[in-house]
Amino acid sequence: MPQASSSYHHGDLRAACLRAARELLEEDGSAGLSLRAVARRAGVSATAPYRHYADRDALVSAVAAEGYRELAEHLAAAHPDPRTPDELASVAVAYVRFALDRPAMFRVMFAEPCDPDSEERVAATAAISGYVRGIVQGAFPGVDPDALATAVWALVHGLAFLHLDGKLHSSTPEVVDAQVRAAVQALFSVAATR
Amino acid sequence: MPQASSSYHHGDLRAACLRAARELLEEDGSAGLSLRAVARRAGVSATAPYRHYADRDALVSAVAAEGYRELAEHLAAAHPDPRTPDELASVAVAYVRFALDRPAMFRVMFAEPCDPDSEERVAATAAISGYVRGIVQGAFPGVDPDALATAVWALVHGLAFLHLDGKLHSSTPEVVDAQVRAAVQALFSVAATR
DNA sequence: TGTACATCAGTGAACGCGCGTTCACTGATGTAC
DNA sequence: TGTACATCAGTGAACGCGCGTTCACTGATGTAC
Repeated sequence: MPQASSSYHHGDLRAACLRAARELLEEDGSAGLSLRAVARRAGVSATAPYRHYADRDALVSAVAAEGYRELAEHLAAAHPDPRTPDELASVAVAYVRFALDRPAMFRVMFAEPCDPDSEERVAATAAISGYVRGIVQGAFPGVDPDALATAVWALVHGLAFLHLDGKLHSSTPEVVDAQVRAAVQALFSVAATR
Repeated sequence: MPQASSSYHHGDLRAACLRAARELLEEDGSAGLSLRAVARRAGVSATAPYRHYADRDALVSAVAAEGYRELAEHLAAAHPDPRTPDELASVAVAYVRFALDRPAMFRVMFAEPCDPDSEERVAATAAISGYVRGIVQGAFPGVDPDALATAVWALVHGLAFLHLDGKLHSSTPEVVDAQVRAAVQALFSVAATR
């Protein structure tokens, strides 16, 4: 069993790189992700990560995939099985919160140029959008789920990025939450009356 | 009257830098903006732009401001005085089109770290959001214009970025347009019934 | 009208930076006999 | 149980790159007399 011996052999550098990357992203909300910085933070030479990642893109994709999984968890945690517009709005709030709490991570997930072929990444994105569609579908069986799901996703995504980029005066988290809630409920209530 | 003499004195390097920057952004949709590249494209030494811009940020801000003005024009051109949900949806479609037609420019406008103190930039952003609010207000006098305007902006902004970042299968422009139209009309029709 | 000179808008060499990536290497690990 | 050796995961020097920015400079322009 590989035990992180004090020197040379690391134990699990692959995981350590991911952890280091996340720490860096958390510490500097506007940081870009550099392989060298990750290696430095992991306490390892600049080239060591190449044992575990083919190149920078591979690392970035792995980080982003982790972010997607975490986002999915957060959404599920906000409400396990949302049915009412109010419950759905809670999930939306969780989405925006997630973004505002981890700006750099969120940017890696979405703004980083994405080779459309990283299977891990594609799967993670599909999981999110499928999840949203599932929710919408469960709550509003009569409505075209794709259209509604896209609209909801876009709405919260737009709010997240407008706040992230300082285009909305974001004052307090509570105000932001209320804003998200109101917008989503407007969208949903029209669907409900169809 | 300064006439661009063939050498040395340029004539209007300030404007030429802006033009060069825009050309570069148009040519490479995923390009970042570098002062050196701009100078190169303008046919001038790497340091010449410093005569006209304090630093890189100043250039970027100027480019972004130009982008905002252009966006405003596009929105106004989509419909001079939108009243019905359908007319409003046309403006929304114009927003998303603008983004998809100039991905790099749109990214400079929104994703580039924005010193919140560039007066030019702040003014340009305020103009956009004020414009949207004005539209919404004119069409739906009874509804809280700030809330609705924010929701509409977020919706189209989210659609724009999700498409830009390849998170939605964007197929044809027509499909995208229809998507935007449907989403916005849903949002608006709920406001209209209030 | 012609010359002296201040000003202005460029040049180009140079700086230090951090980056991604390669390469030949070396130290630690674990397996075969 | 002990030794020989292959394999594996690190190291560190080096590459070439483009960047933002500084500096002392020089050529062109335009104004004062």
